[in-house]
Amino acid sequence: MKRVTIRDVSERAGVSTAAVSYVLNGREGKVSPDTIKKVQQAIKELNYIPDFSARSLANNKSKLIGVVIPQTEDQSQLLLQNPFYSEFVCGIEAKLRQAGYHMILSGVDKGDGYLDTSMQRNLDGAIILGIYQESFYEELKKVELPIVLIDSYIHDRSFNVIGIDDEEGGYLATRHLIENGHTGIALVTGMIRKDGVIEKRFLGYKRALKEAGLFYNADHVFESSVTFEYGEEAGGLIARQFPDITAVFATSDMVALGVMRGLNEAGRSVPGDVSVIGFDDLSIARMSNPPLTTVNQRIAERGSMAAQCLLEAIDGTAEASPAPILTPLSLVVRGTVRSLR
Amino acid sequence: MKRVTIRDVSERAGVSTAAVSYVLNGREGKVSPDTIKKVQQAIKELNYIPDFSARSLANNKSKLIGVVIPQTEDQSQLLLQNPFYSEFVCGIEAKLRQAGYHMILSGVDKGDGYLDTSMQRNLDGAIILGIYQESFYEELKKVELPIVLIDSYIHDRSFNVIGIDDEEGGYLATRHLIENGHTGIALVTGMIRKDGVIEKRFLGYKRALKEAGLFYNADHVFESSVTFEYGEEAGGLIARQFPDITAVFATSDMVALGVMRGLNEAGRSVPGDVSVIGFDDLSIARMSNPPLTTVNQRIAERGSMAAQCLLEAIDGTAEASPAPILTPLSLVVRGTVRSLR
DNA sequence: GGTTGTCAGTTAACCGGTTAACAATTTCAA
DNA sequence: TTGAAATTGTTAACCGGTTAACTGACAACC
Repeated sequence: MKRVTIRDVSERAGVSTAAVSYVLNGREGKVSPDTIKKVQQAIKELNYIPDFSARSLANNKSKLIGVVIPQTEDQSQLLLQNPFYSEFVCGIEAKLRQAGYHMILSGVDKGDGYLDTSMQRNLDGAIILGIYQESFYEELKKVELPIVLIDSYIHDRSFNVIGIDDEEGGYLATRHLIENGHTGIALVTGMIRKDGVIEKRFLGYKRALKEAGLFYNADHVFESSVTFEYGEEAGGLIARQFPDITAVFATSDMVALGVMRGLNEAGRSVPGDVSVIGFDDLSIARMSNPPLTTVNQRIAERGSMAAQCLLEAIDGTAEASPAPILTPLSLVVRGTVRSLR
Repeated sequence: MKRVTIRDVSERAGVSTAAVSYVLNGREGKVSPDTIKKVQQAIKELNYIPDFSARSLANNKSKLIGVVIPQTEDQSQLLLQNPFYSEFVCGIEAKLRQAGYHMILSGVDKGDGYLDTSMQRNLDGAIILGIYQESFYEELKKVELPIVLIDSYIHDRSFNVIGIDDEEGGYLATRHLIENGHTGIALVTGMIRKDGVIEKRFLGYKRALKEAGLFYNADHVFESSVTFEYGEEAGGLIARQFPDITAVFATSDMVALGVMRGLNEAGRSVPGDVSVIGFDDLSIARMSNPPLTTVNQRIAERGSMAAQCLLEAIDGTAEASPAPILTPLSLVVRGTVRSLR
């Protein structure tokens, strides 16, 4: 069946295509109430749906937002299995849809980078999540494309950033353990990058220790990748070789679950023998056994904020390069931290 | 900076835009090797990237695939937090990207349905996942759009379907419990719809019971929604009111985790007091404590197959309306089923 | 009365590709 | 030698919108 075009509508309404276009785009003062009515009538009768490709071609606005998340090592799949990313995507999509935008989800392929997609699809903007390759950002700077970063350490004000106070988060988690009487506190974490979010949590961890008069022991820091498997490994290590460790702060819930598994496998119970606190408050945190105590960072809400921020940047409502927006954190006490008092 | 167009390329290469277009689209025998070389050279030098909007407008192919997944009750967010969906999306995206397509992820809004998106964006096809509204499918039939359904019970051959043998899956899970000496076996499940996947698993459950000479007890079937919360409720109920139940088959891993929590809260241990088997083998299944025994259905792989199937339908390689493709299932034995022997 | 301004609407070029129809040249068979 | 067919390339219309520039009609002002 033939597509209904703006010309069909204009004929039916007895006006020009320009008039229809003006009605469609709500152009003030270009068209009389009478005409508006006729056009709307015709649109309804013909069940007219505008073609975004044509629109995009004509005015260079695609109503399409790129959302970039990390991929698996082998570049074959998006890391969407990881609830951290999927929950962000949920929040982002909700806000975009509400504003009449669609989302194109993708990763960054090595080599061609992201510019291809961005150019091919005429993206109106992009939200970047969890990508830490300098070169990628250098590339992005060359394009004039509104961009919002989430949790990125590129704080040179070239892009909008929606972040959290990671230092405070690390502090909060560690202090909670200390308040419960723990003194041998391990940190299990992903790679500590200069100025990265994890480094900040690490700093918060050290601040809490110091504040409590505890000695910082570098041996108690287990640094690797942010995966369940690595957490498991670290948990096993702790169980076997560090009897003085009674509590673990994992900088991500996935890792925390891994730590719990590792401890369990080595015959230690959580929180009976060792307490564990996570970070993120993913939806799986409340499903673990026992349910995981963690630091909530309202992921979906932040995703939604990022989208909002991007939309404002797109229609110029927003400041050019504001300070990073930091959303509040809160401790969620569940069942993996035992009081030693 | 001005966009590089096909005209820029044609000038640089000293040929017509048609020639460039033919090179771009690999048109056989329309262009000499010499010209191909010149054009490719020009493309490289100018760093030309074609505009998909223009392309879509001209030949009515958008290289865009719609992926539809369920939303939360209040229609505000996609159900992407649920790993079941996000793992499917991963598999789908991987295959699509590989074939040069992009994905537009969305839900079905009540009212306007999906046609708006489909028409606006000139989608080349769609993959539908976990949507059970009759009206939605009726609407889809009206559009001539290649479509692949995943796990849908609309088996009237209007659409391609990628499914699993749910009856067999239900049988597999239940038999595993029986083989381990269980006789009081509960079924905790989402809503049992006529001809739906869950009904089939239910049928498999009954078949296994019958085969083993066990009595089917309708009181042992707990039917509600597919959520952690409901599983928790059912788990509590089982612990308090059904002492003769020693094993639970939950038709989804999320529910299984909920059941475990409910049992734990009521003071029962898994698998010490009650055994639990799930379904899906989500990535979180191996992270639970103890790790969840379940039925694997290779979700990401199936997503990838669905995408493959759709791509074939799009370029006419595939059969018109083949029988549903069923992918194999397998039992994954972990730590939540105890042998009573 | 003539000039200017405002309002409502139209015309037609343009966005960046694709492709049917045609043209020029070469190849080859009769 | 002539005509047909194949090869390679170009021209220009078209996809479905947007929008700058223009037109007419009418009102307001000096």
